[in-house]
Amino acid sequence: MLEMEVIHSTQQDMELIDILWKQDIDLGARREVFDYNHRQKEHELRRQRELEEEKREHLVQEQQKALLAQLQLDEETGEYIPCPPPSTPLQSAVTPLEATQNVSFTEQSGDAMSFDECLQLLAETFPVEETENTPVCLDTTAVSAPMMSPEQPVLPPAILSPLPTPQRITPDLEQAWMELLSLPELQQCLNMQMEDTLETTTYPLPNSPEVQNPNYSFYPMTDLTDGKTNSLNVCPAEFMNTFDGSVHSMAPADLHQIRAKSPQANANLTAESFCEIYYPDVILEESSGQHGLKENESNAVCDIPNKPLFTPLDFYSHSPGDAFDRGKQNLTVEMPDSDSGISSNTSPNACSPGKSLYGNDSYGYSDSDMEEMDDNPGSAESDYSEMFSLNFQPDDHQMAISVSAPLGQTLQQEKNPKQHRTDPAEESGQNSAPFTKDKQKKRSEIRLSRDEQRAKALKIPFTVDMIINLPVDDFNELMSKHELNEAQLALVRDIRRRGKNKVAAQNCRKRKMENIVGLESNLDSLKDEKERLLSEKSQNITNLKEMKQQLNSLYLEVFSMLRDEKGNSYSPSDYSLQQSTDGSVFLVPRIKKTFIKTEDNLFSPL
DNA sequence: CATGGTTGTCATGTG
DNA sequence: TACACATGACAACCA
Repeated sequence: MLEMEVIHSTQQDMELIDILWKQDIDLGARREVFDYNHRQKEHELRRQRELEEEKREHLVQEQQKALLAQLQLDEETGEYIPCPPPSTPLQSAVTPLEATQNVSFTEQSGDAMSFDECLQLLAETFPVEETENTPVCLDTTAVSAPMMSPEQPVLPPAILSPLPTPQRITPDLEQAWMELLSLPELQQCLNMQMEDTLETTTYPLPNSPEVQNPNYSFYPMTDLTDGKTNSLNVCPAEFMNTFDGSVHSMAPADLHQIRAKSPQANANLTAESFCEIYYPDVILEESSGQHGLKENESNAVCDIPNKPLFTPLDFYSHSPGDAFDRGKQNLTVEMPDSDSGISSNTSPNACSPGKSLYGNDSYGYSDSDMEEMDDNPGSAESDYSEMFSLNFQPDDHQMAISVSAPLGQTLQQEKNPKQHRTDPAEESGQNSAPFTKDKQKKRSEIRLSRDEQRAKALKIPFTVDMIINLPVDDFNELMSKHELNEAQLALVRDIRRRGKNKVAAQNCRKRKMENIVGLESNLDSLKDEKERLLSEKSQNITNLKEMKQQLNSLYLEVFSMLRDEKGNSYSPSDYSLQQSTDGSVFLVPRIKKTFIKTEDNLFSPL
């Protein structure tokens, strides 16, 4: 159903929606919003056409009354407030409240009029004044047209154009405008027309003219030529009218009363409330940042049509610069960082930042104490950096923070060490792919900085490198030159021991790795040797087998060449060839062989 | 959250 | 015996 209505919407309306949407898309508004409003508007338009003539007559009557009305000076505020027409006060005070945005969105009573229809009505009712003064409804050609008297014919709707030309409005016309705008039909119409865009933008609506400022720009969103004049004419409440039905439908007098009675309420109803809806996260920041603008209500919204104050881009771009937000960011960023930890309570000198507790002779905790501190949630980096930030950099500002704000103290004290600790190398190590050497270097640097911080804490007059890398004689000489207390000596010894042991462990692991690599290399070589020997063995077996075959062939060949006295060949199964020790070869019968052997055994003296 | 790699540190052994 | 070094073991950290 609604989709069909959208389809049947006129091309003009679609173009208007497109324009408005394009204007508001920068503010994060999505097209669906407008589509919905557009549907509502179309629905409203159809129903309004039915009652168009009635409303036109009614509007003419109201405007005639408005013309007769005189402006009244408010003695309290010194502002010109319109005298409420006899028949309109209740209407302007109650009916607009009823014609809230919700009503216009959901119910869309058929009393509302279309935007163009209202403009046409205005042109018909006040041909001359509108021609001269209405900056929005008439284009430049209409404005530059010759002055027309109220009796002149109705301005053709074709002349109506959204192009603005801000001009001043006479008090009479202003009163007439207010009366006209107080009409619920026109308000509904205008709201309906403008809500599509003003919901997400801060374009003002003209239904609450600023009495003290007779300049009106009823459709400043189209006022691209004179933003300042336009901006000065719009109060924040008018912006609220664009999305808050309870306010936007108020009569100007009512708005004025509200503004005079409760500026705070007015402020709450203005851009701040507007932003609370669309930018709830940044409303506080923005309200603080833009608060100065609200001193002048007109200025508070003056720039909105041309330069929206609450674009998301502005929010995010301004957020880093805002002190409050920056602090908030620090809160959110630093708090979860357990690495830096909050160790102000455990820090021995957190309460005595003026003088170091690690004096040359006063403080005597050993290295084990240091290690216990390392085990604390607050790492040694943070602890010692905290000491240094207080001992060696007694910044007044920091002191003030530490005294006034406990949380700020810890944060400040944590932030500095962390910033100090995160050197570029470490950051790069975290960002880039961590190679082993990089990580090693990183951790080594961390450890080194920890010992350095300890040394600084005890005010040891040597560098850690000296303590660790000096030869024994030089180190002893150096220690003898400086009179150090027990804590310092213990720390120096521990630093040296740890440094040496660290290097030794690194060398040990390096050797271990080298041994592993060497063993792996040996294993590979042994495997190769094994393969080679196996191959040689197989080759030897092959050769042996071949030689045996050759020998057997030769044996048979020799045997086949032997003949007895009768010329018969000897059978290999009956005879065999044997070689004596002197090299001579004998043919020996196999059976005789054993026999001969037995004979040899029997008769041979050997 | 579990897991494996890396590193620092300690305790102990060795020369 | 003191010292330096080596090494196994443990814990912390990190990906």
